[in-house]
Amino acid sequence: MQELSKGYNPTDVEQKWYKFWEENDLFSPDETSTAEPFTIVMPPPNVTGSLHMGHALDNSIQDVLIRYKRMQGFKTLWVPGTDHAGIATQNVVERELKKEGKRKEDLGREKFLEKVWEWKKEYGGRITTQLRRLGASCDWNRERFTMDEGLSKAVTREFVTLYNEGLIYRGKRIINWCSRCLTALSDIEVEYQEKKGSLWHLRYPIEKVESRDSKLEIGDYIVVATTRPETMLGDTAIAVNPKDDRYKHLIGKMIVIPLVNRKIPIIKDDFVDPSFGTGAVKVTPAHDPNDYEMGDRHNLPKINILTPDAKITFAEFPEEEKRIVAQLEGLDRFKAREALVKLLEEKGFLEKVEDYSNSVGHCYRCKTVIEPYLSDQWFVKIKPLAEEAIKIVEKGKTKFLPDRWTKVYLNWMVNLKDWCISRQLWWGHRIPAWECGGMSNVQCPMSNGCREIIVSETTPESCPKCGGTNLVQDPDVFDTWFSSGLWPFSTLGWPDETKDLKAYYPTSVLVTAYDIIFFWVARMIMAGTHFMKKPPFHTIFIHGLIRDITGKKMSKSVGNVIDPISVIDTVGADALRFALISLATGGGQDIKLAEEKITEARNFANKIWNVSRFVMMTLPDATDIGARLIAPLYPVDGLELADKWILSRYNSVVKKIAENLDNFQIGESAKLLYDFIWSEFCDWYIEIAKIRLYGDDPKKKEEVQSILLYILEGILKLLHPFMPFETEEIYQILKGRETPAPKESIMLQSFPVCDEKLFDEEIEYKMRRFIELVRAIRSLRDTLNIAHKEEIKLISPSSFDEDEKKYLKALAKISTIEISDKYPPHTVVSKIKKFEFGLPIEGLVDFKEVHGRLEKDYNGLGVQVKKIEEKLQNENFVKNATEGSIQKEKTKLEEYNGRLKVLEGYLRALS
RNA sequence: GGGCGGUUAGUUCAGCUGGUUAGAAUGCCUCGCUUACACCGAGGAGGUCGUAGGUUCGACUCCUACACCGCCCA
Repeated sequence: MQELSKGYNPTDVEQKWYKFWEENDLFSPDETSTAEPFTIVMPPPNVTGSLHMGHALDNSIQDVLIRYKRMQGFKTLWVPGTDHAGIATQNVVERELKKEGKRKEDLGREKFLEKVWEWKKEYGGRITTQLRRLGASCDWNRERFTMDEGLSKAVTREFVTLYNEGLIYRGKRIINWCSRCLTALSDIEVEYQEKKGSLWHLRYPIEKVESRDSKLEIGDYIVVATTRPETMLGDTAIAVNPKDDRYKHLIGKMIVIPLVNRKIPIIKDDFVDPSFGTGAVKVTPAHDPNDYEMGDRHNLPKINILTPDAKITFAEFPEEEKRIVAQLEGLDRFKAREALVKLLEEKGFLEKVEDYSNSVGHCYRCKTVIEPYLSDQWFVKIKPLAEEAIKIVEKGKTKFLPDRWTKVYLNWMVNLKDWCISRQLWWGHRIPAWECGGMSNVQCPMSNGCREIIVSETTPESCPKCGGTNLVQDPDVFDTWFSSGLWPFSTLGWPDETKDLKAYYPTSVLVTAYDIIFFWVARMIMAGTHFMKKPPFHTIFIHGLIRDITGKKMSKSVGNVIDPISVIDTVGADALRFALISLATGGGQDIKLAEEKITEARNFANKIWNVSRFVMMTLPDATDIGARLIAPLYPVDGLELADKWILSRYNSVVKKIAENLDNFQIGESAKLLYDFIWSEFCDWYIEIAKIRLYGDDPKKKEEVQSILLYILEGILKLLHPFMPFETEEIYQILKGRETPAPKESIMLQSFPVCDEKLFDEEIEYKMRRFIELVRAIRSLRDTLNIAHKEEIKLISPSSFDEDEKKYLKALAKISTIEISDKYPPHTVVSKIKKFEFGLPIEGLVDFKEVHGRLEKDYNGLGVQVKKIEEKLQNENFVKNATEGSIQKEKTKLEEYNGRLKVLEGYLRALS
């Protein structure tokens, strides 16, 4: 067997093993297996992206689950892939073009798309390479991209099916418009931010009419409040609440829009909130979703005042109005606002300006202020789909973990509005819809057609209605999320009835952060339930977001990003994975990533390396060592105390880890492993093992070697899902292989199963007590300032068994053990559990210094004793508390009193 | 405005269905380069568990308010 280097060197190891795994095809499921499948589809990162800590966490969790299940013998599939990310990718390539001084329009659609594909080819692989660095054991043979031919076919099928089912419609609606990206966005792609702004109170003159109504006394104008004064150019009514006494008498009267001189009616509508502003609101149906609906209710005209890039346009104005406000035309919306306010003020139409903060929508990609904008778009009628998706979750067919996300999901689903799925982009899935005679949203409509809309999976040749051949395809593409909603089954081959689809759908678990529950998770549930009749996964494991140490989101502009790849470069992927996973606690809280956590994990990796190194160094140099040594493990009877203890502990850890992993408590399982390996195996068992390893009884030596090997192998397997690279490296060396046999890998070994025969509570208790004893002696030595090297005598009336005596000498530096209940003067006597022991300190200790310290402890303990005594004297306690807890208190009291006595003894011995 | 989460050692976090002298890691202090590991070992100090009430014999744990921080929805 080759010896290990002194420290663990991840960089030497990682790339080598990943290559080995991938080349031997170890990530693909065994197609001949009849085992139960376990499937995960990876949340596809954007092709434009590079790996950030969020990905690292998300994929580490998935990899732990996948590797665990694979080792348990499930037919395991983890499907990787990337998302074409419409806006994001298009933006990136446009930026590249800009460097050459070009716009995408200069190239034209075809050429531009070629450019994007080129770009994708060159950089799109970056993130998948990075996932390999992380150790992700996903099946790259099944890697998918949302713009692949198959997945594109799936989107087309989705659209056409929904259209034929009447669940998709096209219409002119108010949508969220980004004037920078020049596209519509769905409601959730708008981010609202509280912004300090102003509330302008404008005077709208009432048209002078002959009237005997005496109530016209509020003046000849009505005041309305608005946060967007420029929209007054598109006003087509003033609305008041019908119950508002202040305005009742004005309903039906006409108003004249200042500066524009357009006559508009005063209408009544329940929607108006009398407590907002003056209780009278301006209605701009073309520029506000609520006003739009009001406009429909009252048959108001909808006048658009903005160009797509948010400049004032008078295209829909009558000539005479244009002339009056001509100076505003072509101004940017915010410039126009300023100019208009100034004009209004000059002409006396501005009543007042108040400070006002309201939440303003911004584009989630470029942060530009969103404009509610009237345009032709495609929508999904969401209600029927949402209802199915609600039911599935309510019935528990798919479960959120932690459970609190169920409520968040349901609440959102119930309030869903129709989903705008068309985007005015070039990069994406082209909408399979044509219009006879030219699409109304295409710049150059040729009008010789019947305007029939044709939705079809294949390009139609002629209009089925009029036979016309002048069919123009909709230039728009789909919302990226419209395609990623299909991910759990489009990646498996849908709409074709593939073998994979049959074998692996529904998938098992989805692992993702909470920030895309609405964007993606909800949509997958809707799509899966609708098209596959089954929810896409039975469990949705939601984890938190990675933040910097102060709790801020990591972002390039703030400069607080920790790059996972550079962490991998310095400490290795295993350490990064372990750090992240240890932090992924059950509650799914956000994770504040501290550098120290990574260091801790790196140290742990080194510790594992070194125990392994130690164990291997002590083993005889033979390749069949495993078989030879592990065989004589049973029966356990002849083994020493520590052996039985570590076997019992190990097996209970095996059991707990499996339980925790099954319940997605992966942080907890990592912690269990950490504690077992470091505290129990290394700190205690190894130290005790050394007695025999360095002793001269060959039989005893072999005995302990076999156990060391058994535990080490077990640890490596338990650890493998968390730290795949290092465990593989050690495993291969342990097997004595310089060049690994193909297909032989720790990742294909079976995950340890606990052997309950080896549980031994009595032994565990005994060992626990022994450890406490050693600690007590060490601590006492330290309290008394006795040097570590100094061997001292131990006097005790307790009878220790042979194992304990042996261990005591080695671990507590005891020279001789005298069994006696008579202590010479100046012996410090202590008691722990049932053990009493004394250390003769004559000539070893500064009496005065120690006496002072101990006196303080003595007084503190006295207070505790009093508390318990009071509790036990309390009649109610004795009456109501359980037998167990009363007993507990009593033993505690007994123990404390014992320790008080012990301390008294110390003090005496020290004087 | 509605909802959710958080508030526990200097710091980052565990602590399930009420009964531990409230745990870990890191940092800090003392000691030790002992032949697996100084990315180590031994020992130690450090917390009235956000505030105020309540339920209970007993609350970090349950209930009610409140405060602060963060997030989501409107």
